[in-house]
Amino acid sequence: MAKLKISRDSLLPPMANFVLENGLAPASLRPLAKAAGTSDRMLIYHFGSKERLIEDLLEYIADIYADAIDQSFGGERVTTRQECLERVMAFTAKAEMQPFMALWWEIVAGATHNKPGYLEAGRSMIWLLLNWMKTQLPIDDPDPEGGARYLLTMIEGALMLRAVGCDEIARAGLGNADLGAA
Amino acid sequence: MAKLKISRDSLLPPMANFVLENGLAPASLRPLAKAAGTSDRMLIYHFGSKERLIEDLLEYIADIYADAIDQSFGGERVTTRQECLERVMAFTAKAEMQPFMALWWEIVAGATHNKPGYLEAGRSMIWLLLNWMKTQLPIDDPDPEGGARYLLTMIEGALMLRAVGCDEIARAGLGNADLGAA
DNA sequence: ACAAGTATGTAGCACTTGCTACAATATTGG
DNA sequence: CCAATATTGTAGCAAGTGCTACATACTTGT
Repeated sequence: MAKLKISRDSLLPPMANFVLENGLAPASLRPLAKAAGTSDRMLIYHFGSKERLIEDLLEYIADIYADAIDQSFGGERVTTRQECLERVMAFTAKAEMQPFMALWWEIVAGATHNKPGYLEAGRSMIWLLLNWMKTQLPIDDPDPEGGARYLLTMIEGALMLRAVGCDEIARAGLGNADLGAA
Repeated sequence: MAKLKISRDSLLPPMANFVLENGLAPASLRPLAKAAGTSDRMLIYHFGSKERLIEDLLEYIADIYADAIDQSFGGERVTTRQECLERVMAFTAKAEMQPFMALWWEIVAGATHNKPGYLEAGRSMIWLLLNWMKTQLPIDDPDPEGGARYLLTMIEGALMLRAVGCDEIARAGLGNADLGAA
């Protein structure tokens, strides 16, 4: 029964869990410490400041996000961009992805207010999704790079509209898209 | 020199100003009161609670947003959807619109966390923009309703990508769009 | 004029925030 | 073993949070 050594690495997982469940707004030191089974005192000791803690935490969460994407690989290749769009929309709508979606808008808001670490975390998540999407496009797609960027733009727009209760607009919007090289 | 009667209507403008300049995060009672030249005590007196104050404030800001859109009417009609998209992108990139853009992501984040008033404010702003965009489409557009929704979806996606420092993806995405009926 | 509301100032409460001082223990290298 | 270092607990601070109690005014309708 070796006592687990407490370190950044052992503290990050439960804190990431807390943030994915409750968002960043209530993620102050004492609730985070409670979730990790320590005290605010120790969080400062291990991370130096809340600011650096959050930076590390966002980075760690981006890694979790990467794993979640990796695990949803596989399944046979798709034959049209339309089909690909539907698959990605379905992926982002999965129940296990909802905590990330909820967190996502806080990250975007934080990035526009120049909170340290937010922009980096947001950007890395976008690039992950973009690269993953390229692997989802039809094999014979004439322009996977451009196609993926186009689809990603549409998808993010649709997700935002969904977030403010305008799903209908997004649905009509997606339906009206001529998806370039089909 | 009649003393101006202090009321909700006279308090909202300076508070809206404060929120557009500083965002919603630092908009606690005392800073808001200071911006409006009163005390937190009076804000509670006039609005009942901070929750209701923010609801009213978001509604009021949505009205300001509507005015800003109205004022940018005019200019001759455009002849292609592509041109329309560029015009709307230019509109949302205007300096005077940036406070709204910064505030926007806080509203979206708040909406996903069910903060009262946020979803309503966000939705009304989206519909305003959508309706305005319909007036910007080419007169001979075969499907202004669907076209506007499609363009709006693209635009919101591009704005989000821009917010997390992925402008390049958005530009490529917009460039790859086949804009339906041109 | 007088009672009844309306409006406002001053103080404060109970709580949370990030963070620190101080002391105690655990671990480890010589 | 013993000294240095790493880790942790307890307590607290100064500031900020939404909100309230209480005492004033200032304006009304009668």
